[in-house]
Amino acid sequence: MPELPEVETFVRALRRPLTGRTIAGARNDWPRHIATPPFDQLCERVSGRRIEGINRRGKYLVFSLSDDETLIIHLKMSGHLSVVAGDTPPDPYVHTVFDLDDGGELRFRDPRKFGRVYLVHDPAEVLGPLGPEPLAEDFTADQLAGRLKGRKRVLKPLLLDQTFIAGVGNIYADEALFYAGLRPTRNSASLSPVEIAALYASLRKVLQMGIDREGASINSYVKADGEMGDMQNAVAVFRRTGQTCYHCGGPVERIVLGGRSTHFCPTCQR
DNA sequence: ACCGGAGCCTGTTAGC
DNA sequence: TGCTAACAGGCTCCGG
Repeated sequence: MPELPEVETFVRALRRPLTGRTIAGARNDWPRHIATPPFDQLCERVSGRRIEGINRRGKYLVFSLSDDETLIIHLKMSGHLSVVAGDTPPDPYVHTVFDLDDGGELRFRDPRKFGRVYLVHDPAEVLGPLGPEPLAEDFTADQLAGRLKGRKRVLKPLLLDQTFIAGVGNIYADEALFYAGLRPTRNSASLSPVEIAALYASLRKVLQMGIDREGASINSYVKADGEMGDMQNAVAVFRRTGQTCYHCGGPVERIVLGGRSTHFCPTCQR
């Protein structure tokens, strides 16, 4: 489900209720949710730790805990996080819960059960392979050009490769390629310097738009508070198959690339 | 190095 | 209307 803007929206919503809280314990009814360490160890190491900060890296949420512990959560396709009072009715799709010292709960709801929880001393264990943050100040068009050098990949799957660039998923890849005027099927080695600059600007633009609009509620995504985001009202091509392109008026096409639905305007994207 | 396919899960949607 | 198959915003593993 969530891509960079959706994960960023969760992080921003969770900071206020969670920062400074101490985790009292953890519960889990789907062992595969816990990537590492085994749940009994995670429970022991997390209990009594204070949440000192919450940040995002790519599509991961990173909770910095006291005593040099880091809790990392990936929401994958259907994950959702919320902080609720302890007397909130149970939800059958909540598989992992962190109890808080104020009686509240951090709930990890995940109908498809693809999500994962990690507790590590060194975050690089999990985050190390990730490519650069596309919205970081020090991520430049030159850096993108440098990363493209020597690679021959189909453009769309390359953008989804988290080791190439972190946080871009299916929606924002399609949207970025639209604004860059680039066919998703283009080979990365064929891009001119001008096209690379356009791709760089488009990636930053659509991701920032997604954050400003607090995510895209197209399938099941809702914000931590259950409200919808607004990015679904601003997509140019994603899931608009057959509808008119806002730029040229022609129909948006859908193809499958790397096993993923891909939407583009054959007139505007070359 | 890169690509395609299968697998992980379950709810929703499209099509007959 | 009801059933079935395809599909879903992610990612990993495997073989070619």
